[in-house]
Amino acid sequence: MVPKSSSPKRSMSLEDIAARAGVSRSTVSRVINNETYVSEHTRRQVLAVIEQVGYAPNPAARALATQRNNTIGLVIPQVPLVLFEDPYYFPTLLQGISRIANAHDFALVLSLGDSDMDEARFARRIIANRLLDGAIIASAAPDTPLIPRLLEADMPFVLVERPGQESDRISFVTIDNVEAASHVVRHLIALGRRRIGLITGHLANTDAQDRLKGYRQTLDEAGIGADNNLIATGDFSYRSGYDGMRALIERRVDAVFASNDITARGALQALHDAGRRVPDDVAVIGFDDLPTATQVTPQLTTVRQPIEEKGAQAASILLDFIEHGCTTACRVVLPTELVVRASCGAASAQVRKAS
Amino acid sequence: MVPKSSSPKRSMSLEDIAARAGVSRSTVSRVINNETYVSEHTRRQVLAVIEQVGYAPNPAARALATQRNNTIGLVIPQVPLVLFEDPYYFPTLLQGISRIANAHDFALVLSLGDSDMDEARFARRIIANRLLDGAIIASAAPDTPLIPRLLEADMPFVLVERPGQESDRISFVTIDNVEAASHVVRHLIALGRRRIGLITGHLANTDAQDRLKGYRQTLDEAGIGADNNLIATGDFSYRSGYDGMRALIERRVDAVFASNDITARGALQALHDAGRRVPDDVAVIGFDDLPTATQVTPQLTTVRQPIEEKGAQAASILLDFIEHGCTTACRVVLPTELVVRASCGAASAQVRKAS
DNA sequence: TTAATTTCTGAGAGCGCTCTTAGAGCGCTG
DNA sequence: CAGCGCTCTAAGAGCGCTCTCAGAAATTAA
Repeated sequence: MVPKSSSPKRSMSLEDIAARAGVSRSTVSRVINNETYVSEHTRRQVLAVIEQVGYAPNPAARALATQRNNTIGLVIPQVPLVLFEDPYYFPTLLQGISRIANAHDFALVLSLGDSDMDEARFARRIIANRLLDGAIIASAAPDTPLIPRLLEADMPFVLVERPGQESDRISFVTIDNVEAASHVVRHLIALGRRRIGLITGHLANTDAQDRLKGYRQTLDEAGIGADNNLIATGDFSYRSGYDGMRALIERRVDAVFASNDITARGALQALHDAGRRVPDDVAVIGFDDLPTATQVTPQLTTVRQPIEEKGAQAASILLDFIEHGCTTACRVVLPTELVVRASCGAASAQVRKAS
Repeated sequence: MVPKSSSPKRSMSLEDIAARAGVSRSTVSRVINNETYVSEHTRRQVLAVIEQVGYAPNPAARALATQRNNTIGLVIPQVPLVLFEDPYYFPTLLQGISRIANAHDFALVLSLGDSDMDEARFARRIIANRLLDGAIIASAAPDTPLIPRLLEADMPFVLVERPGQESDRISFVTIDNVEAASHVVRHLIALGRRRIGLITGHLANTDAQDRLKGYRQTLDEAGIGADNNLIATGDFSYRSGYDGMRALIERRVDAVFASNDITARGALQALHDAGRRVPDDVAVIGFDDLPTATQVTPQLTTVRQPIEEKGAQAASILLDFIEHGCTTACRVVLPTELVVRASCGAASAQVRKAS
């Protein structure tokens, strides 16, 4: 694009509108901010001028006067984790956040951690640069310096996963990963599986930790007992699913719970390459219900989590804090759903039991 | 989080720093903006105070005074297209943009088109709200009202795909989709394939149009001739790959070029379900070189495009426009690379020829 | 030594808004 | 008809910066 450099097009100010409408700056301001005590006649007149010249208030001036930018940030200290291991997660979350931000006329700024920048500097930058009225934090390591700093700076924020340390000053929206994982395991047990393996997610992540916890608890409670040999440490990646599954095949598992769908895809591939049948030899269940879950053979049984809703809720809470001040931390736990497809063998379960 | 509502922590201003350093506001400003004509002694002193109190200038005040926000936007009028059909594309692009924006101390604002909002309103909003110094446009329909409006408003912008209408006022960075597609087809021809099908991308997208064009041209030039019966219209989705491939199987293709890797995955599945062997019966080539390309069987031959680089270049150009003004539109065409793996049958080509 | 130049610093206006304050106009009440 | 409250409007200060301008101090030139 090539703006004509000659363009002296200085955009309209409140003053200009006021002059054209024959009123004062204050009155125009009142109209724009939809305040009371403006006569209907004046209001119409001013609105007509605004409409006609296509005026919109200067956000910088407004921010300076109000000490608010009408801006929230999505802050991702560790980019690779959330951006790439679960490719649909991020765009979906973003869409939820964006929807709410748009509705409130807030701009959404994206702050991605940079490999050139340590997290402390990153945090300092986010806060010192008072561009953001609040932040949604995704994929923060439990010990990230960001959170204490945000607290210290009194900057409103909401996490989209369970925080590492409990605190009544940290708001978050999450799902019940423990229960969801438990559901998966109970489902597999009900289908007659006994040697149930787990491929964990990145254990710096509380979601991954909780899924592990739910898995353990449930096996213990069922009297089967969690067996560390059946737990392969992964990191939410395809590769870790593949490698983890290869290890678990050696351990003769008859089922595996993969901590996300990407990992599950890796596991499926490993099983395929090893000549194992799914679900007959090994049942597989994933997590997330990505579009790809239905694009593999057999189709993947998985846990659906409301990601868009997660983003939307986080944004709503944050905006509420910003607009109304907040008195108490807010925790939201969204429901999940086990989506039963072919890979867990629910369809062929009767057959198994009979044999 | 719960900010203590009691906190009257009014953050530092230039004036405060000036007072503490025993100099004037102007001098502090000069130090911060790294201007000349400040004595080394004063500079040190001021910097010490700034460091000590952790001061950072208020971006709103600065924006008001300079008429610049130090902010660029990534604008995506049609979210689903770029966000979901190619899950890795968007995060990768974003990372490239973010890297450059960070380096220049520009904030990155994300403007996603909203289903509740028609594109004209969306465009008006972007421009009227002068929050952005410039924009990177992704996944804009060729006839989007956004572009004429940006031109009209003299707002710097860069597209990350070839614009619909050529204009010497539109800057963009792209890849040579025509040539890349041509390369794919030539490769298949060289491998002895003759009935080469195409599953197109979303044809509202210029990338998709250009890949179609390259496909057509090359077949014509090779004397084989493009056959409309071998062209299935798709939309970059897995589904359209699956359905397109089913149609093309009927047409007895011996190779297929899928307009992206997602589509290619759908095609592979359709071939698998139909009992066709890849590459023996049908060779498959995709586009993008997503991580998933190596996660399918057989591994996918595909065209690699430098997506991160695309984002980085677009951001660099845009920032150059913003910081130095721009005199002439800038077009960048980045190179692509054909990544040969198993799905095109290059390995087994000798065998084919012999038989 | 004085004039001219260069280096450094501070004062002050202004960016475009919001918000407080004060005052004008109006219909009521007593 | 004085007094009150209500609705409406304008004036003006101030948000925290930048930038121009002018003047002081230091340096060089004449």
